[in-house]
Amino acid sequence: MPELRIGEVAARSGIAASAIRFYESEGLLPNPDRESGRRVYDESILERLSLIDLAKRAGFSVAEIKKLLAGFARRTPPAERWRVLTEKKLKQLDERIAEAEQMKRVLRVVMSCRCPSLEDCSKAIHASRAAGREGE
Amino acid sequence: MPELRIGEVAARSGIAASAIRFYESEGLLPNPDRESGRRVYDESILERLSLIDLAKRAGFSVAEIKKLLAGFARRTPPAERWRVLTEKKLKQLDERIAEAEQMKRVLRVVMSCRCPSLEDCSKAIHASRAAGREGE
DNA sequence: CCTTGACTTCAAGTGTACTTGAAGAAGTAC
DNA sequence: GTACTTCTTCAAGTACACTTGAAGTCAAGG
Repeated sequence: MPELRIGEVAARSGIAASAIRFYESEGLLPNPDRESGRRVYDESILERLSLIDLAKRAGFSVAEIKKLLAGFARRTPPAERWRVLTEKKLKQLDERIAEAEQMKRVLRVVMSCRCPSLEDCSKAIHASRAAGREGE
Repeated sequence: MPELRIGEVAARSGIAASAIRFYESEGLLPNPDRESGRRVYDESILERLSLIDLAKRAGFSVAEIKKLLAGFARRTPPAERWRVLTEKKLKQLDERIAEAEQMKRVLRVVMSCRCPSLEDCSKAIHASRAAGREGE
């Protein structure tokens, strides 16, 4: 199994070396072996980094990801360890989607609007917000 | 027209006085009149603040909102002045929604997964990512 | 031997959007 | 006349996720 130094890991994963050191310092990554002081990784680091990246993009903070990975490390099924966190996050994602869609409505009104003044456009926007809340 | 002091504007708008001063310092709000040093606003400030709030929730940064409001101030129709910015933002919103939905898929896999190890779960996640890209 | 390049550590800096704290002034209440 | 509240300014602090800089180490190449 080929051993990688941090520069190569950074290049392959697209994650900056400084970020990799940071993740390590935060406990997201295990302490790697060293060769004359330098970090040496095997390729499994790439999967771990892509998992971290995925979790990040799922909206998890570094602190949360640490908890998630701690679950992995203990080899317990995620379902148990992650349930609360992932359910909360699923809700947040739904909220985020709903909010983004509301923003899209706002932007579409703004773009189609030929308002000569602030007041008119404000009114149009308020109307669109009301429309967005119709089904509540 | 009733004149409001910053505390009342804050109470009515739901935006902290410190945030209002901050927006002013950033050029999002005009310099208000003063009465013995204190800011005095008329009610139109409330509309302006709600517009700022709206733009914020549409994902615009303070710097961007400043540009948008500069357009308003010149009373040119938003459609022209905002086109580039809003179109870009619409794209970003679509990306954000797509990403959030991808993350939901990931989370659902993770939750239903009984992986004994990191590797298995990683595979399941990768499979779900591929599934998310089917139609591309 | 000396330079080069990739690495090391640790502290401090970055950007965003505010908030908080200190020290003081103005008008109101008793 | 002094206590209280609400305001004023300005500098510094907060949170997050890194990045950057300084100063030094290590192995390889010329």
